[in-house]
This record gives sequence, C-alpha cells and structure tokens, in this order.
Amino acid sequence: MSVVINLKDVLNAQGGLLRSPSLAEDAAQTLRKMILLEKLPPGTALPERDLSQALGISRTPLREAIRLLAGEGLVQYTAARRPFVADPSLEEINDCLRILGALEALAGELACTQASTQQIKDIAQINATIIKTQGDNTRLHAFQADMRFHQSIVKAAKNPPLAETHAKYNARLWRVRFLSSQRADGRESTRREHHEIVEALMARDAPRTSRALKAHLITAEKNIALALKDRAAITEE
Amino acid sequence: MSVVINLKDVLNAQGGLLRSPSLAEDAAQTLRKMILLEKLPPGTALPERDLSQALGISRTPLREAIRLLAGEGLVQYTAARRPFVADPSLEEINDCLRILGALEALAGELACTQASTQQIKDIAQINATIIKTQGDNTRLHAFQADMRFHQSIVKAAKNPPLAETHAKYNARLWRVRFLSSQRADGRESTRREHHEIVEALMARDAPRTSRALKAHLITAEKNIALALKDRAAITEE
DNA sequence: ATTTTAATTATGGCATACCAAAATACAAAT
DNA sequence: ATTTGTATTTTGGTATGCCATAATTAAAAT
Repeated sequence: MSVVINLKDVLNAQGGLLRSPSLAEDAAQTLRKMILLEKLPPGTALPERDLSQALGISRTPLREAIRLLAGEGLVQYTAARRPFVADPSLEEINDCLRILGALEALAGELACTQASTQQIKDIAQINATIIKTQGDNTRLHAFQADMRFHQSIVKAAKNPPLAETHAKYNARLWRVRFLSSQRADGRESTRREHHEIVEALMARDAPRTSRALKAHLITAEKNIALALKDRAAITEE
Repeated sequence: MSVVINLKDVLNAQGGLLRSPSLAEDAAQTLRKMILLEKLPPGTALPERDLSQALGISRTPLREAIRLLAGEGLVQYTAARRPFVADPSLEEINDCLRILGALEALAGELACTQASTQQIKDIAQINATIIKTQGDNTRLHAFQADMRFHQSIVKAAKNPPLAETHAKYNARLWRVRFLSSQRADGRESTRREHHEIVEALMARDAPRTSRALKAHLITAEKNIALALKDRAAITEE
C-alpha cells in the first residue's frame, strides 16, 4: 500500500491557502466588513433577495453567507426567521467579553508550556511595534496590531479549536472594541497591561499570564462601557 | 403608540418552543444522533445527494444541516470540500476538553454570584438523583443525567453566549464522553467531584467552584484516554 | 378617528436543474 | 505488472422557480 501525498492537500493543510473561496465565503467576508464598519448598522434587515442582487450573486450562496455570520453571532433572526444585523446590549457584550477573557486566559496558560521561544519573542516583538508606532498612522492600524498581539498568544497555545472559538468571539466583538480603541483613555493602561502579559509569558509563569490576561479583558470591559456611553450621549443630541 | 405584544414572539423568546423546526434543523438533529451513536462512524463520507434522498428531503436543507454540524465540529471537509464525519485525534479531544473545562470553570464562577438559590438547589437535586439512580436503568440515562448536571450549572451562570458555546463543545465531545462513561473506573471519583462542585456552589465560593470544575474535567480527560485505549485494543483484535 | 378585516406584497424555505471540478474506472503504453 | 493517459461518473457550488406564511397596505366597519 503506497501512501499518496497530494500537493493540494498539503497546501490546504497550511491554513487553507490556495483554495479559492466560494461565493458564500466571499459574501460573508464582505458582509462581515460592512457590519463591523457599520455600513450595515445594528438592527439592519438583511433580506436575501436584495442582498444577493446587490452583491451580484444568487440567493443560495448569499443565504449561506448569512448563516455563517449568524454562527458568529453577527447576525440574528427574528421569530419569523428574518435575518438582521445583531444589536447586542451592553450586557450581552459583557457576557462575550467574559468568555473571551476565559479563552485568552486559557490560551496564555497553555502558551506558557506550549509556545516556542521564537513565538514568545514574536509576541514581544508585536507589542514593541505597537508601542513604537503609537500615534502613527490611522487608529485602524493600531487596532489591528492589537488584534495581532492577542491572536499570536492564542496561536502559541497550539490548540486549534481554541483558536477558532477565540476568533469567533473576536469577530463578534470587533465593532465595539474598535469603537473603544478610538478613545485615548485606556491607552496607558493598555500599554502597562500588555507589558505585564509579555513579562509573564517570557517567565513562562502560567498563573501570572492567566491573571494578566483576565485583568486586561476586565479593563477592556470598562473602556467599552465608557465608549458606548459616550456614543449614546452623542447620538441623542 | 400602542405596544403590540405578539403571542408567538413571546413563546419564541422562551427558547424557541412552538416554532416548527425547518427540515434542515430536523436533518441536523437526525444526523447528530447518528454520528454520536456511531451509526455514522468517524470518517464516513457524507455525500449530499445520497443523504438527502435517505432523509427524504432535497439537497438544499440537507446541505444546510451539514453546515450546522460542521459549525459544531462534528463534520469536517476535505480539501475538495467533501464533508465527512469528524474523526478527532486524542490530542484534538483533549484540546476541546480543556476549552470545556475553562468554560465550565467560568460558568461555575458566574453561577456563584448569579444563580438563584432555587437554581443551586436544583443542581444539588440533579446530583442527588444521579447518586440514587446509580446502577439503575441504562447507562444512557445515567449519562444524560450527568449532562443535565453540567448544563444546569452553565444555565445558572446566566450568560447566554456561554451556554451556547458550551453546548457546542458538549455536542462535539458527546460521543467520547459517552464512551468513557461506560467504564466503571471513574464512577467513584465522579461522585466525589460532583459532591465537591455542589458544596462549592452552595457556599457560593467562586474560586473553589472553579477549581472543582477544572479538576472534574481533568479527570474526564484521563478517563477518556483510558476508554479510547481500551477500544483501540479491542478493535485491533 | 380608531379598530377590524381583507387583499396584496415581500420574504424565507424548499426543490430542482445545470455546471465545473474532482474522483473513479478504464484503456493503452511501457 | 506498473504507470500513464483518457473517458466516465460523482460531487459540491450555484442559479432559479414555486410555495406557504408573515408583513404590509388598503378598505371597511364601528
């Protein structure tokens, strides 16, 4: 019995490069961006026909795209099964942040034993870049760097299902976290907390890393609450 | 402006009773059971046409059902997008168990502050029933009671997204946990650990509850490893 | 003017047909 | 006998049409 190794399989195993995305996946990505950037604000109805026409595809893949986003929590359904952009309450956002906190804490713990020294160096490097480029560029870049920082920790945990679930909650919270990152308030505490996380990881001190990440997420919770309060005040003017 | 209250909306809000499930949801439930009971063993191909015909529905809802199961991790896709029943390695199972542990630990912590006294009583009651009916009935009943025990803790945390993600990982691990529950080994430690969890909850001691649940999941990890080892030995005979 | 009721429209669920790509079976060549 | 090349079949992706039901609008009744 010969073991046949297929080139495509190998490449696809490396994170699904190469495989051309389906129309559904494309549409999901497009809609995801539109939701997160509030081109499609919370509460917006998402009728299949209009959307599919707007995106130049048929209902079938569009429908699938909506299901994907529903699986991520970005889209919800009315009792009559009509999809609309999710409009999470502050309470629900906090619920999700607590889960994200628990997931990242676990990731940090695992990373302490599982990460290669190179990976920990990379994490430290990403954080160094964040500090250096502080103030530069657009806020969007800073925010994306922050995302990379957290993702690299999860990646270092070497637990694929954890990475997947983490990514899902990240997507779900992307919009409000971006909103919150626009405020200058939390910036100093973020810098300090990131530093503590990196230190704990370099010491490979699992409990300390876990604590640091949990604390970081609690700070995020506070900042998001403030950001939403601000925005509510602006909106009702 | 009159606030119209729609009966169906109210009922649907209570966990989607009443709303007749779609063919896709029905099919997903059917397939889920077949996968968990190993009527569809790990690795089985799931061609859309054959399955839809077997279930008496068209490809469209069947396809959707498969996507649902894929979202739960029960179904995976080859590089060529052919769906098949997931066949997780022991490593992947352990990855999932660690996530489940973190989620339940969080749930336990939250339950300590969020649960009503009635809910904690209910949890204790479920555990009491497990002990009483030990040995009775089929192993399946005992197993389902165990599931209810854990679910009731998560429910008491009053964090809907947490409940949802927990349910997902539960479904994903159902098969191997059921397998492991057939063994008599772990029974005594399970009893002791359940007792500790209930005690910690009644004392509303969050760190203790968290510890107890984490420990319980680590035990589960050990038992599952043993169960899979046994089964592998039997299979290769 | 407000509420009821009936007609109309919009929308999601489902079935089906077609297509391109992948898997398989088969034939030919070495 | 093994490999290579080719034809055939299988399979998932997509488009489209129909249907039942929910949402909306219009009309009628109070």
